[in-house]
Amino acid sequence: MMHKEYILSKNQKIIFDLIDKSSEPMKAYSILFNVQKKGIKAPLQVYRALDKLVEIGKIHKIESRNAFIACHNSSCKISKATAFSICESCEKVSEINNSKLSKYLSNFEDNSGMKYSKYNLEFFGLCKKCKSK
Amino acid sequence: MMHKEYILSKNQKIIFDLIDKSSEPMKAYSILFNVQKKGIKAPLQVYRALDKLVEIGKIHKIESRNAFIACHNSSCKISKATAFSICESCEKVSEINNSKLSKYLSNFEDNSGMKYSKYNLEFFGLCKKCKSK
DNA sequence: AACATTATGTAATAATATAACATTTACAAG
DNA sequence: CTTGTAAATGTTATATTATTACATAATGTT
Repeated sequence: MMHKEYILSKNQKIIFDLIDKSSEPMKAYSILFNVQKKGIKAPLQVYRALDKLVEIGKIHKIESRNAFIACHNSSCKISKATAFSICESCEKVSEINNSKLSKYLSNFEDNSGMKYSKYNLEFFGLCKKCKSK
Repeated sequence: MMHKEYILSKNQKIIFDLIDKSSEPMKAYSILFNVQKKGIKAPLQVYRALDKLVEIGKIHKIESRNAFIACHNSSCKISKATAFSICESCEKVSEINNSKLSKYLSNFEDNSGMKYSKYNLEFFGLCKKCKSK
């Protein structure tokens, strides 16, 4: 095993568990509301935990939605290559786990002279359910 | 010519011109500050113009930065397929205009049953200048 | 002229995120 | 085991980003 399991602190664990159980992306202040009974009272406590969880790849931020989802992709311990599908009707978000895509993007080079170390891709459309309505 | 040129309204033009002249992505409140002498006094006036300009593809929003840049890609009259490179050191942002990449992503399909009509991709790394520092 | 659509003006407020500072906990090095 | 250091926490205040609600004006169409 290459990565030793990072041990979450108290707040990190509370917040990760909440996001992990959620069926949809969670927003920071909705998280805050949900963990107030557990003693997390201030936005900053939430944001600090979120920052750390993103950093270690346990969660991802959906940039276009300012929301967070748990990572269920065992191969992305570090979140340097992320891709998501987003339904513009029901707002369902899923992480895309496609090795061809991630290979293609991780190896992408253009003539700008930049070295890319990270990417984030968001696809938008209609999910199966919403399409058939 | 497929698209008739959309005629910008007064506020839209003021705000587009400002973004278009800027060498870096501009944030909404920085735009607001810069156009106050031209009579645009309220955030909402800025956001409305930004929304419209995004919708018609004259500008793009850099989601990870909450900032806006003018589109210099003649082939993306409508902003349904966008890709950017972002330097994490100097924050320089460029639109990537690579037909292979856009073809690859526009044709991307997975087994989720979703039909993707739009995507946004952000690459992160170090630009030429910052790399050599 | 009448109607619909788009754009504008203005005030208030909601939602998202960070700064600054004090304290506590975890844990490795001597 | 105690000293030093990094990471995490607690708390208050504030900064930044974005929208709601409502009134008016400009533009385009029939």
